[in-house]
Amino acid sequence: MSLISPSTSASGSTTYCRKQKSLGLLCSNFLSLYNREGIETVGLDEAAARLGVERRRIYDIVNVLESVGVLVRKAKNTYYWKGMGAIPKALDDLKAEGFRNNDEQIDCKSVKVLEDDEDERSPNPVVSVQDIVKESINEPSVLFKSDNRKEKSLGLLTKNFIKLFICTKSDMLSLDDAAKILLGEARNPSLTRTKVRRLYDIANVLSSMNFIEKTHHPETRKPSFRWLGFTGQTYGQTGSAISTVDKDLKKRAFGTELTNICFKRNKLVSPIDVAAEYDVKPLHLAPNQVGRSTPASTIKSCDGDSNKVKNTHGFESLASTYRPQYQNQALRDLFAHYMDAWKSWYSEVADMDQVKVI
DNA sequence: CATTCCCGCCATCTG
DNA sequence: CAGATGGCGGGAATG
Repeated sequence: MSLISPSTSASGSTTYCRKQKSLGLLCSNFLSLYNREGIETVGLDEAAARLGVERRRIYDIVNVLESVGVLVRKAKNTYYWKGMGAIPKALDDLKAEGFRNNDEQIDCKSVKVLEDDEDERSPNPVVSVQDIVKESINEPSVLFKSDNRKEKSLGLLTKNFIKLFICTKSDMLSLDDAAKILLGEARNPSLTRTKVRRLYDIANVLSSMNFIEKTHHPETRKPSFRWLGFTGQTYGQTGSAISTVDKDLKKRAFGTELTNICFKRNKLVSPIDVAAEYDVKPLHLAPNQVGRSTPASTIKSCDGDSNKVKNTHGFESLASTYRPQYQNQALRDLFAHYMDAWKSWYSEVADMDQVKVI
């Protein structure tokens, strides 16, 4: 069934292709591997072996998947598989959490959770993004506390990134803006760069799950990501077949990709071939597996096409093209709002900062 | 040249 | 202390 494009390049030998090792593809493979009935737990080592990647990579996707509720840490090396069905609630929680952070004064009187996406005009306009996101910044006591490592985790970043979309009217953001917003005051070009790198990682996996989609801002040609929301089912399995229609059967389907073959960036076949150590059980979707440095003649070539690892079943990826942009004005306003909020906030803390690195 | 983002070193955090 | 985690940013692909 489906290989991706039948390798077009005749080269046939160890052709390094970055796309084959993207986090997005890995995420798709991961999902198609575990998103099925009967799965209740996921072992990191096993996952790494079966997907043919280093452990480090598994941590990356597992962290973002956990932020969305798909996985829950069980113990060292193990996670509970909650499945796609857990996503809706996770998103709701994030949403509530985001809103809760800004109207603490109102207390638990009326937890106004703007109805779905139709929050066009809420009596209480968006406050400041910093409030919604509330990423703990360096406190004066930071000098004593071991650098709050947790605060910089991919998982938290993922949550905040998502909040930016669901707790706001904006549905389109460039990673650069997102980074600036999430960084709050620490407006350091260096930090921003690193943040952006992380956001790329996150965006890639969220894209593969169709939570977001890459496009270009209508006016500015800046590449941005648009929130698509979790419309869906189609994720199959998980028993509960939702009734809602399926305007999105055309999306959300993974799989069929084979595992990420492992070769170093520089053609050289690494001596340490992770997968080989384990008894790699070829799952149905993995036509081939790496074997101790075997120059996989089976490597699937890069998508002959333009881009996007975009999942799977080729024909369905057509949904990812451009489409008429609306609300240009609204977006502009929103950005203005962001910039203002962040600016004022910046000056607000500008006095005691200067703690961080440079 | 600019953007995207993989790779894996090595600091931290468990157990 | 060994093994598990996972920041972080250099620099290689790609656009």
